[in-house]
Amino acid sequence: MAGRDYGQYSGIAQALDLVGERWAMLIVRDLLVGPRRYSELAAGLPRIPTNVLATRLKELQAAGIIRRAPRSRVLVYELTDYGRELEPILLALGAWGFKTLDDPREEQIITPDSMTIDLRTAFRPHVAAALPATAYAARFDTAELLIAVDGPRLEVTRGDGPVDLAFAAGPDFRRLLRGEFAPEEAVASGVVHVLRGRLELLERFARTFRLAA
Amino acid sequence: MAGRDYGQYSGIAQALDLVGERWAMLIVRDLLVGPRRYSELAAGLPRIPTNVLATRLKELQAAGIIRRAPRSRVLVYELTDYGRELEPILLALGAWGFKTLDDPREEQIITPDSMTIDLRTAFRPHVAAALPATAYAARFDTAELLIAVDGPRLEVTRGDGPVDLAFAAGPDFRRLLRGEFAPEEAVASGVVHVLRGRLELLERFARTFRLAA
DNA sequence: CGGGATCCCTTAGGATACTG
DNA sequence: CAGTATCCTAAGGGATCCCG
Repeated sequence: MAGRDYGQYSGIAQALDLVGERWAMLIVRDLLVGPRRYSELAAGLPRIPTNVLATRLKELQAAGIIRRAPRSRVLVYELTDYGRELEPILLALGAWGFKTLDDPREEQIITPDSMTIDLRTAFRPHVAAALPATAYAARFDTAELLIAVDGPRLEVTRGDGPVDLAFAAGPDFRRLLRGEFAPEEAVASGVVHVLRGRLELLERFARTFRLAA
Repeated sequence: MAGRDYGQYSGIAQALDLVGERWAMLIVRDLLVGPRRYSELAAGLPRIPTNVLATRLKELQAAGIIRRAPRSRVLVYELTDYGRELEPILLALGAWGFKTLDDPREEQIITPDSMTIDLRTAFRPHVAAALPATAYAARFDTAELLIAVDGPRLEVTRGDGPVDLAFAAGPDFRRLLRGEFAPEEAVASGVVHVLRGRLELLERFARTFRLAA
């Protein structure tokens, strides 16, 4: 099933033989957020053909990176320990890629899972540790997330709950994460709409989450 | 030229749009060792079709990851600063892949550049810093390398020079890097042949370079 | 309805030959 | 030496269908 390989006895070539095929790392990315059903993965990766998704899931299982969750009533895929070891690597890769993210093009989407990982990438635990615990409700494009920061711990969920600050970010939220403009400026320019809560908390958010340019 | 992309506004998807196509990361891997000419890249990646190599080189240039070296008499490709930022990521990916490297199959080759990167991955600078400077000449498969360790610094070249220990490693050298067997055992089992120098230095090598299993 | 399998078409990738 | 050009195969993309 795997078929073609690079034919090199090297750590990187081996890694690429395992997760280098098209879509594979994005499947791992979404599974880093949590176990997912087949249809959830398909929904989070709208452009993946169903046969490719099925093929990748088989390959990733054969490679010991994911498994069908045992003793779960519904069929969900989850990362194995070996697969979860990719987390720091994928976060670093995301930080690297984020640097050259241009303005979103028309067809580019933001999914809850992809945004969750981007927030994990941007999270600065040492900064957050010195700040009061804060809960945010944020909407990026169509992705609505509940972001709970408690000391150096971050939890991003799709659930609902009481928050200190609720805001909706336009496509330029990226510049906020890069620290390119101050919260007041972000609101004034219409990049961010504060729905509930005090504006000062937006500055706390911008200090907690930061990605270099 | 790039054509298809993932259509997601996410750091990881962007990274994969830039270096996720087949062979791209292996080109970057070899360029991490040093600037390379077209024919050198082709030689280090024997299975890459020449048209694919040409295409990737153009895409990587367009993405700002590599460039044709300016003010160089011969035409060589080299990494840009942005491209070099991939080094820690690729080393981590290589360490991850190395864990599941099985015995080498017949068709799997080891190139000088790939082995150089694997050695960088395995290098433990803090361990080496406490050991005397040592130069090794090592042959892995057909790749002959000069490995100079001086305190926390590592230099791997294809050149020649005076060494403290010269050895040739069979396909099972991987187990040596994993610390799976002691140097004496490695020699006794025929996995490693010491050509020149004292056997004890092989233990120093095994302590300096280590990859988990 | 979730979890795929099947079909068809397009295009990237593999192999080889050839050229400025 | 540094690539194009060509041809062929197989993987990916897209829609639909099927089965438990």
